[in-house]
Parts: sequence; C-alpha cells; structure tokens
Amino acid sequence: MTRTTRRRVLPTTEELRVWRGFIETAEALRAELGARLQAECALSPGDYAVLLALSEAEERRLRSSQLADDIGWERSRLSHHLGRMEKRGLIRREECRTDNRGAEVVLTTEGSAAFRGATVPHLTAVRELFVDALTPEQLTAAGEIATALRAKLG
Amino acid sequence: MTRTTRRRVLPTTEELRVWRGFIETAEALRAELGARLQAECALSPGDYAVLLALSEAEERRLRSSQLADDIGWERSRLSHHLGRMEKRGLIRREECRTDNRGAEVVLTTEGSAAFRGATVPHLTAVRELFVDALTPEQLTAAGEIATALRAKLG
DNA sequence: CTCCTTTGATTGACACGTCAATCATCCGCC
DNA sequence: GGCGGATGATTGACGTGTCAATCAAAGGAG
Repeated sequence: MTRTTRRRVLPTTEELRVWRGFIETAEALRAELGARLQAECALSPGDYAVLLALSEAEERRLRSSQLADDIGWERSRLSHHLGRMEKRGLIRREECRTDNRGAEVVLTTEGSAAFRGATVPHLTAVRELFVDALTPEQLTAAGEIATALRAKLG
Repeated sequence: MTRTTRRRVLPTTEELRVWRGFIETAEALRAELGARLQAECALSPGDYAVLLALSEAEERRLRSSQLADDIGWERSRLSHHLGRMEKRGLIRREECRTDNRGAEVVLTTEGSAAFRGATVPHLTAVRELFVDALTPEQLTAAGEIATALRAKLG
C-alpha cells in the first residue's frame, strides 16, 4: 500500500535524477554565460538586461516602472540595481516631467557603448553553449518543454 | 556576405526565443520550488541541500570540505551558510579529532526534524511542477538535453 | 628539527535579491 | 478645494553568492 500510494505523489529515483540534471545544468549554463559576460565585458546579467531594454526604448529612456515590467523585475530590485549602475555611469536618473513621483532612466553614452560591446560576445556564447550544443530536434523539444513547464507555473 | 557570415555566429531570432524561454522557465521553476520550501518548511534551497547531505552521511556528520564537495559548493559559500544555519540551530560545528585544522559539521536534532518535515513537500512539488508537467517523452528529452548541454560545459 | 609549501577553513568586502516600511504625489470623489 | 486611498519609487534589513586575503595546522625536503 505504501508503495503504490507513494508512487502517485513522490518522484521515482529516475525522475529525480532527470530533475536534478535538468535544474543543475540550467543553473550551470546561466552561471557560465554570466561569468563570460563579466569577464569579457565587465557587465553582469542584470546590467545586460537593463541595458538591452533601454537600448530598445524610444530615446533610450524609460520610466522606472516600465523598465521593471519590461524585464520582469520587482521595483525594489530595479531600484537597487540602478543605484549601482548609476555609480558606474552606465545610466542616469532624471525626474519625469509628466509625473512628479516618477523617475526616468536614461542610457548614458558609456552605457550604450558597453552594451554594444557586449551584445556580440554574449549572443555568440548563447549560440556556442546552447544552440550548437543541441540537435535541431532537441532545440525544438527544449522550446516545447519550456512551454509545458511554464503552463504549470501559471 | 554580412548575412551569411552572421548566421554562423549569432543565433537567429527563433533560436533566441527558445533560449530565453528555456532559461527563464528554468529560473522560474527554481524560484517557485524555493518559495514553496521556504513557505511550507522555513528552509531555503541551500539549507535543504546541506541537510540532505548531512542526513545521508555516516553519523549525520561530515568534514566541512567533504560537505562542500558533496553539494558542489565553494568552501567560503558553505562557511557563510553554515554560520547562518548554526545560528538557527540546524547544525553544529565541532573540531575534528584527526586534523586540528578541520571542522566537522553535525546535524542537530532540530536540523534532522526540519529536513524530515521538508522532504515530502519538496519532492511532491518537484513531481507536480516538473515530472507531471511533462509527457514521458518530454521527460526523457529533458534528460538528454541536459546531458548534451552539460557536455559543452565541460 | 626547521623551513616552506599545501591544505582546511574562516573572514571581509561587495554584488545581488526579497520583503516590508516609508514617503511623496496623483487622482477620484464629496 | 480637500480628503483618502492608490501608485511610483526608494530605503533598510537581511539572506545569499563570489572573490581575495588571512591564518593555523599539516607534512614533505633539507
């Protein structure tokens, strides 16, 4: 009884092995990409996400909350991160003329240059470590797996 | 020329879409599992990893460096984490009798109880959010994808 | 036995993330 | 106009992670 009851609830050893392999590999991949970005471009993944969103924005500026939405971050996380990026001269904060509560985040010349210098190395690394590591079928399967998992996360 | 040269180096839009879906979903999954563990059991994923390794060890104790190896952490990370866990009474540090430099990490009664209380909820969540979200074929594919990716990471 | 290098572990500084609290402004409603 | 709740953003406290520096004990070479 215990055996059959359990099997409906707890993963088998093999399922657990796949789970660990999957989640640890994804983490290792993220870490490796991040380390290369840091080593080659002196940017963290967070910096890259912020700079990407700003680069694509009208006039290279965004309302703080809009930026947070674009990259899927909590506001406070963004606020802390912008503080660090501002210290390094990658972005600048300006007051918003249409809403005195608001802040606008502006890409600086240095920020723009840093992003331009980072994009090719970063995308090359994505290709090398992810796209080229998989067969076309596996790449398709990876997309479907992500979709299926995301559906459960709601 | 630019077009063909580029295509050998940079991912296509579709490849990039898959990449983002994959890495963001893995991250979201990790976050959700971690949040549940925290909410239901008051343990972080790090706590869980440490407690799991100690639970499986002889006499529920391990040399600090052995523990770090088991869970794949840097020593300093472990040292910081053990400090926090010790404050909460989950583990205890003892001097090592065979090597005066060494420290042994010992699972306390509370630590053991916390781990016992966490394992079923955690594994259930893994089944619900990962195993049950995928078809058997997808689960197999996920394992193969992880293996292929890991091969490139060395 | 005495150097001197290696090893086990900790520490400090700093980047990153989350949560709760704060604070000013905006805006609907009377 | 003015009050009161929503909204935009920042801050502080704290857990987490990495890197470089530190420090004591171990262990081999002379």
